[in-house]
Formats: sequence, structure tokens, C-alpha cells
Amino acid sequence: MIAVAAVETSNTKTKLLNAALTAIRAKGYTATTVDDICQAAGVTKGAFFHHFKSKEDLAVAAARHWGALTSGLFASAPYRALPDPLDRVLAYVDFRKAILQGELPEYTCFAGTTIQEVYDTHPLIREACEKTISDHAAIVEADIAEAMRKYHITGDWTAQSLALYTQAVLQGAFILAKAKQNSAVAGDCIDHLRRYIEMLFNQPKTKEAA
Amino acid sequence: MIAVAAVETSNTKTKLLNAALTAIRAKGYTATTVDDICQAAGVTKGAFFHHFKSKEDLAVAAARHWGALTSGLFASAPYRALPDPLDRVLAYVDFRKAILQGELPEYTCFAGTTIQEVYDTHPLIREACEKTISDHAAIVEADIAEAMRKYHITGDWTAQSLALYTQAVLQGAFILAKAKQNSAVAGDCIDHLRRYIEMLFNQPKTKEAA
DNA sequence: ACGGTGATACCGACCAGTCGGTATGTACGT
DNA sequence: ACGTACATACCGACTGGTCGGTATCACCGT
Repeated sequence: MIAVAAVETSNTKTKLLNAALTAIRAKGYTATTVDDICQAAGVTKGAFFHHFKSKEDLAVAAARHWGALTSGLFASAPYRALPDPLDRVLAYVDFRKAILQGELPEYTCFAGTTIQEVYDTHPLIREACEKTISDHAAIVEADIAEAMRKYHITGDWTAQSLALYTQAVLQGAFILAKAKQNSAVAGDCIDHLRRYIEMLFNQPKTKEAA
Repeated sequence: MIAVAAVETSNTKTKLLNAALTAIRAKGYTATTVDDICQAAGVTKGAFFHHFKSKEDLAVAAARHWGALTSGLFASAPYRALPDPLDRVLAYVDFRKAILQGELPEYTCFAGTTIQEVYDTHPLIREACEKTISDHAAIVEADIAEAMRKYHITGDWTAQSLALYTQAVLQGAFILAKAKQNSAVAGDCIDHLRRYIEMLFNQPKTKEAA
């Protein structure tokens, strides 16, 4: 009962959040109107402003929602179970490439897209988006750091900078995919990223290695 | 006389174009109003619509203007005179890193920023931005291809894909810089990119195909 | 030398529509 | 009775774009 009630009460809110993610990824934050989101979610404006005090407030919540969705997705991905940390890093990259399916607004990053647009005008949204990117990078960083220890890799770079680099490549790959309207160019970028990581660790591995 | 007249007549237009580049890079396309641009350029709305038939028309012109500005910048950069193509590629990367000065709207890419926002809603703007990126990448690609020939480098990647990869890294680096509001993270990304290129060209001269 | 003509560049008040946000009302579980 | 969760009607500010008008200049027939 309580659980059902909780689901019921958050249903409208979740629908708004999901509608916001899709709409903003397709049209951008400013061009997406509150009415757009309400219509996509199938609720009225009154419901919108019942759950969010402003459009900006929704965007901040949507960024957190995005973080929760993605962290769930990666935490439960099969590659997480690989015992070798380097395998996990490379399988993460492969997983990111495998995700490039469907239409652009479906696989691009809400946080990266939104930050570009509002970093200077909406500090709260910027912070929320930054946090989802940093939190995600931290997970990759942990595997990289473990792999560096295991394989005694040292260089004039850190696990953190490499983890952030992976995110930069992905974000940049999305921009090229949007520019050229095809995901193949993004896949090529991810291939380069994988090759780089293999070279850094001096041991090319095939996707089947496990 | 003719030249002076030409400069005079295009002065207002150029001021609008430059104002648009700065404003849109800082606030995004949709959030930037025609009045914003007019005020920044110090001209009236009448002048704006005398030179551009719509806001979208201005954005397309601004993208081309951006392409002209950047292609001039890189064509006249000192590194262009280096005799060795691989030196030119690496010096290009160094140059991109050296550019990371001042405030974010000053060194980020108009084309990449704008594409993220309008790729799905304004095809003409998307095309214009895509062209500036592709044209720029083509210059890098030429040096990469020449370096591959000179050093007999072959791999399961092409000069074109590596050139596009450099652009993806740069675009992604800008997103991280905006997210974290500092340019150091972008510099670290460019360091990784440089290391990758060095490694690709330091491989054994003949490499077996995978 | 000069008035007429047309083209270009620019001005700024104005308009019709849109946007984020609010005010008010209602249905309902407790 | 009362708070939560919506729904609907509406508002004022703002936006992209228009339109009638002005200033300047080159050109041209007389």
C-alpha cells in the first residue's frame, strides 16, 4: 500500500523527468518549453509546477535523475563482473560503443549537452550536470587506478586524467555524431580511445579476453 | 576607395557577426536574443534585419564567419612552416593547447557548441557548423596522411578518422572545461591526445593487420 | 551645375504570438 | 476538515520579425 502510494505519487514526477531528458536532449534546454515537457509527459502545467518550483529546478532534478539512471545502467552491466581491472576498463569502452544505437537523442548525454548550453547562465544546472559526469568518471577512474597498480604502469598521467579523457572523447564523439548525423564517426572515435588505452597498458587485448 | 567602401558597408554586418559569435558561445543560440546581439554590436534592430533575413540566417552566416576566422588563424600559425608533417601534427596539438587562454567563451568552439543545441531543430545551422568542423579536420588530415606516408605507418585506422578524433577530443575537452570551469582539464585531455599520436607514429614501421 | 531617381544602409516604434509562472478551483484519501 | 495532487484559466514580460520612414550617395539627362 505504502509502496504503491509512493509509486503513484512519484509517477507524474518521473514522467516529467523522463520527458525532460528526451526533450532537452533533442531540442536543448532553452528551446524546450514547459508546455513541451508537460505534453510529452501527458500532464498539465499545474502538475508541473506542483512538483517543480521552476523550469530550472526541473533541469537540476533531471540532471540528478540522469545520474541515477546511468549509474544504475553501468553498475548492473555485465562487464562489471570481470575480475581483471584492465578488462573492465576496455569492456567499459566497448560497452559505450555498443550503446550507440537508435536515434541521436536516445544515446547522447544529457549532462554534456546541457552543460554546453547553460554553463554560464544557470550555475545550479551546471553543477548538477558536472556532478553526474564526475561521479561517472570516478567509477572508471577506480578501475584504471587498479589496473595501473596491477600492471605496474606509471607515466606522466594519472588515473583521474585518463578517466576524464575517456569522458571527453565520448562527449566529443557525440558532437561529431550530431554534426554528421550518424553514429559511425562516434564509433571510430571510441576505437581510437580503446587503442590508446591498450597502448598505455602495453597489452593489446581482444574483446573476448576475460 | 573600393576597398574602403567595402569595409564601410560590411562594418555593421561584421560587428553583428562577431557579437553573435561571442553571445552565442556564452549563452547558446536559443537564449541569445536578436536584441542581445544588436546591443552588443551597438546597432539597431532595423540594421540587423537589413543584413540578415532571420535569426537563423544570422547563425548560418556566423558559422561561416567562424570558419573563415579559424581557418585564417591556423593557416597563418607559425607551426604551418615546419617541414616535417608529423611535426606539424604535433605542433598543431600544442597550438590548440596554447590557445586555452582567457575566459571560456573566448576559446571554445562556436560550431561545436551550437551544433549540440540545434542539430535537430535547425538543419541549415547544423550543416554550416558541420562544414567548418569538417573543413578544419581536412587540414589536419592532410598532415596526418603525409606523415603516415613518410613514416610508413599503417594500421586499422585512417588519416581521416584520426583527424576527426582530434576534433572530438578538443570538443569534449571544452565540455569538461565548461563543466569544471577551468581550462586545466582541457589541457590534460590535449596531453593525452598528443601522447596517443606519438605512440601511433612510434610503432614498428610495419604492423600486422589485426 | 543641378534637380531628379533609384539603390543601399539604417532607424525604432510596433505587432502578434509565445513563454515561464500564478491564481484559483477541484477531487480525494485520511 | 485538511493536506496532497493535480487541472484550467489566465497574466505580464518578452521575442522574432515587420514596416514606414530617413540619410546618403552614385548616376544621369539637361
